[in-house]
Amino acid sequence: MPSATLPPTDAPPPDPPTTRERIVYSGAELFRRQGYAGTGIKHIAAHADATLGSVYHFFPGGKDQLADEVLRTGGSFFLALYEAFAAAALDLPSAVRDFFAGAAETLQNTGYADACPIATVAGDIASTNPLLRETTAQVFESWLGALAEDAVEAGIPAERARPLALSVLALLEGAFLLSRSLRSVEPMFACGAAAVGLLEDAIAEART
Amino acid sequence: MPSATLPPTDAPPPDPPTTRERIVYSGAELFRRQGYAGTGIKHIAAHADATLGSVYHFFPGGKDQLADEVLRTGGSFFLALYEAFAAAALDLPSAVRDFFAGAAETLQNTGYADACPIATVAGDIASTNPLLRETTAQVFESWLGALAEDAVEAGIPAERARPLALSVLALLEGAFLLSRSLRSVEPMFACGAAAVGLLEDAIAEART
DNA sequence: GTCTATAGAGAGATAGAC
DNA sequence: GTCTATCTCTCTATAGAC
Repeated sequence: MPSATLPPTDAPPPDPPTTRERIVYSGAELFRRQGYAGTGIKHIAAHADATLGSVYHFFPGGKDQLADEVLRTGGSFFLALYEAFAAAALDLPSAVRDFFAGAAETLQNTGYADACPIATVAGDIASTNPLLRETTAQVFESWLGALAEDAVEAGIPAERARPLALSVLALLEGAFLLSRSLRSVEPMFACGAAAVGLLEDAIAEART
Repeated sequence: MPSATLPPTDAPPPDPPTTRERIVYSGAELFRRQGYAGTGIKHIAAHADATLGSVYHFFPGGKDQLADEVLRTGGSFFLALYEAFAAAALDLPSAVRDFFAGAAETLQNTGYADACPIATVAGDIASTNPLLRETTAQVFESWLGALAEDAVEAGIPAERARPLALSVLALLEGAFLLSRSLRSVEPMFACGAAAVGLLEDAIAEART
């Protein structure tokens, strides 16, 4: 009898990740847990099953160049994750509620390690590394733009959409920090409910 | 004519800060800007005009012991700052609005360096240093307790006070992070307004 | 493209004179 | 209580063989 445990598909077998991809992935994992200063390039190389020479082969600009790519990659991934939640939900408040619930689940499943992919680094380098600070700012702005756009589509006036997006994102980032520190999902659920409330109030007010 | 620029008082002249105090103060300044891993003990000693030997004389437990005291001192200072705002304001929403406005002013005056005294370290070490993580949790809980207590005094039901305090604190921490990254006080003002709105809604609802 | 070896600087921490 | 010297380790980054 055949030993296949998966049904056959027409899709070709996926390529294993390249060395470069493994380095970026390991960098994302370690940077977001330990921050920029707290993560050594040697650790990233070892975690990615690569040598130090390979890291500098793909990232001749060194740690800064690697961190820059890690931040942009993580930013795009998180944005796509939000958009998937938004596409699956009935409306914006539901999407945000589901996103906070998903964040809480991930926190618990990873021992409160996997939080925002850029927040820890952003706090770490905000006052010391202008280049990476600018990168984190661009990532945050991309998220804020998506949130504000969906808010406008939900009927919220444009001038209200921006501060609303800032508040929802701040609630998420603050909840990540508090949940990691307290090792509890209570802040994530409380802040998720508050974010949903802010959105529902704004939508209700826009309808009057 | 007398050269005094200050009116005479009965208070004795204040003692200059001790070496120990200078070390703690410098540690607070550098840790909150650069995080735990990003700040060297030698840098702290130099910033405090002290020698490395003095640092280890007062803190034989090394960097962890120093960081622990810095976090607790900063936590107490921030709590006292909030309580001063609360005492001076007419009600809780006004106190929170003033506190966010003061945070925005401090950010601007320090080139977006002086934000929350423990958030940067808290994110840095949450997944790597259980002892210091517990310290940051205790500090956050002390703030949450003060906020929730004032919420109950404002007439908010006890079971609503805790998630409300979590949301207000998360808005503050998220706003610190976003303002530092974007180098703009816009997030701080938007989140301050949102926090005030949450409090006013909860108070209004409690009155019905 | 992968690997080893190493340079050069800086980290945390300790010892001991004064 | 202050200071200097130093130990050991790790960091980022580079050089060069394969």
